[in-house]
Amino acid sequence: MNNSLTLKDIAKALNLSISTISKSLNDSHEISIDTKKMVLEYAQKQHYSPNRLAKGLKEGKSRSIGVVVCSLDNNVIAQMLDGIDKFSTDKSYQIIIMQSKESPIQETACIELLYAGGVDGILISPACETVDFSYLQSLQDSGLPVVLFDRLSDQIETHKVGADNFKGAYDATIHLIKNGYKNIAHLNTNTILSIATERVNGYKQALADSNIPFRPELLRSCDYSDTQKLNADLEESIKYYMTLENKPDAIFTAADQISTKCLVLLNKLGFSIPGDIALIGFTNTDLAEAFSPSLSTVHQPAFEIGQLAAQKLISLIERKNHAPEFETIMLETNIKARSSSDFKTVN
Amino acid sequence: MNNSLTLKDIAKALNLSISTISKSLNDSHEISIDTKKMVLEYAQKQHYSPNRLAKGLKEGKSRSIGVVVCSLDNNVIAQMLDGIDKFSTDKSYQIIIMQSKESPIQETACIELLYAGGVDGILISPACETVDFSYLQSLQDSGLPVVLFDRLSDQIETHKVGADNFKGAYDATIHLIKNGYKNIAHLNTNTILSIATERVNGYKQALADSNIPFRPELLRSCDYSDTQKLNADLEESIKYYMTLENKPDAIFTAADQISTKCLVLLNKLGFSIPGDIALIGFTNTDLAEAFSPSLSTVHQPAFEIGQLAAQKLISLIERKNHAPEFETIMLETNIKARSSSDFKTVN
DNA sequence: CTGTTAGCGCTTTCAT
DNA sequence: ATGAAAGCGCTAACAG
Repeated sequence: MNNSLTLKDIAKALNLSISTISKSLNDSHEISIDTKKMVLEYAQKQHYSPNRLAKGLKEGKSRSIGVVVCSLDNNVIAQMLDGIDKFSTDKSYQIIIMQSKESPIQETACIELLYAGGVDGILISPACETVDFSYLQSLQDSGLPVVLFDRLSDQIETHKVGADNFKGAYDATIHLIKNGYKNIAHLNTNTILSIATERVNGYKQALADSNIPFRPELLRSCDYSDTQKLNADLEESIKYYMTLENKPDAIFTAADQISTKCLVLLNKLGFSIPGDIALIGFTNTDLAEAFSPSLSTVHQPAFEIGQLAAQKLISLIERKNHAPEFETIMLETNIKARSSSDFKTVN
Repeated sequence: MNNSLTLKDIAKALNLSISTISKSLNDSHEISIDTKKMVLEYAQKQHYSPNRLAKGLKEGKSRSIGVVVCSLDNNVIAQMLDGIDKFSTDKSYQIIIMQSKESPIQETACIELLYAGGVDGILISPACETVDFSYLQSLQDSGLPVVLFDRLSDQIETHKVGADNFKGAYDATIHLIKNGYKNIAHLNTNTILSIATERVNGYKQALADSNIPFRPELLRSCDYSDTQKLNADLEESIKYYMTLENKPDAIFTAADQISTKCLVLLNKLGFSIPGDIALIGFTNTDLAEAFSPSLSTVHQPAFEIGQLAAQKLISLIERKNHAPEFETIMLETNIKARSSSDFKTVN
């Protein structure tokens, strides 16, 4: 620790008691204006700042919140963290970020560490393979506020903030259909989290509403927990698609990594986009327009999701509402149509 | 705060004194094996975890380190944070990340907050316009370890860890020259930080070593503190370059945002890359290969920089070396040649 | 080997 | 209006 000046020091310097100093700095009514002024001035001049640990210990809270994400090195996540940071900082909460690296085990370790570290609440976007929320639930039951963001789950009851994945997937699929594509493949992740099923459902619904039969062989999922496996699964899937007798004319990808990697792979394998196959996918990178070809995307309001999640958590911590009625908030996504899904040219 | 079970609780339950419990849990030699075992077992069963705040208060340290960066939403930074996180977590330090958003004022606010929050040390990559390091220096003088990473400065004496920007720039320029380009423009940022001048110097040296005269009009800088301004400056610079009678046949860009935006802009303005003009730039995004055309880059060992910076800071905190001899470590960059700087075709 | 005690910096009764 | 004292959970010097 670094900090030097304490209440005691000020008290000594001003020939007052510690409690008088404390009360003055907290603007208590039982201190005379003159004394307050004097103390405040001295404190400012000496750059006094209260010891956070002592205050936290005394008050039983740390004014810090723990954030658990799969990875820092990820566009969408970074933008969400930005939002979380903005709101938390405004409310004078510090955020402590930890990474699960898509490992449920490491995720639990993060949560334990944060809990032991005395955070006032936890904000979490679970690893894609997390299935067991009982530990988190038990923490919540014992009084620790928890809010899910980005990747939601039905396995725990609390505030949840994410994108409207069903609608995003629906819109993306409809976009492809409107642009003349009828054989639409869908590449998703191998997670049980609702984020994946919602996107699949949006995709299916769009097909149904357009009277296009759903072809199970066009729906595939890739192992998202490991880059190696993801690359392998992706390549296998694309090759599989392109060797079908009735092969797809478009792919809708449901995850950041998959979308961008898919474009790279299609290029590498020599397929022309959108000539041989069109592409649209979830991802938030603003580099999508620099791609070859520029990539059509489903864009999530990531910053807003982060902000809102932080707001929900802090309201829970400060118990603005005494009987918390949990809500699930889903923010609208946004289709950014670019060249990779241009109108189908008849051939 | 959340945590419930305390030493007192355990002491009561086991009919021992608080200090016996404390010593047992700290594996003190002055406690009998039996007692230790009993205490440990009980503690584990009850999921005891020490109160971090109390411990920190008592020991005068928080086992947390503050990290100040310009932004979370940035490839290179995210990778560095990843490295910092890895090392810190391994050493049981928590990291508290704050963003300056390229504002020196906000940066100072972050530092103050971290200091007041009782971090054991600060890791900082300064905002590009930061010129005054006196506050940071005063904190360091008063005993708070500080380590600079990524963007270094001569204005403060401490450990510094970054990329070898001179060499990176030199290599990039030589790469262009070897591929047949002779009129090489250089786009940099408007910062005083050494990161910019080193890159300029590397560029100039490469020209000199290749007997190519340096043309001042080909060296320009853009305001990096604001996206609007950056875009404007960038567009102006490119247009300026392309209207010169003796216009450049290649551009070397010295910053992440500039490199990718430059590619987008050149495409938008209708210039062919590398036909009309070649391009190579600093950036770490692995999406560079998906660009149109794939972008040649100078890649920084960002993860390693983060790790090493964290290591240096923690060694300072734990005073492994009593008389700290400050060092500046510069890690090698890596040229990734792609299509945007392919061999010049004679025309 | 175990227990008592003081104190880290702060807030908060409860006196004065 | 000000101050004394207790206590948040923990460690460590000192007693026993």
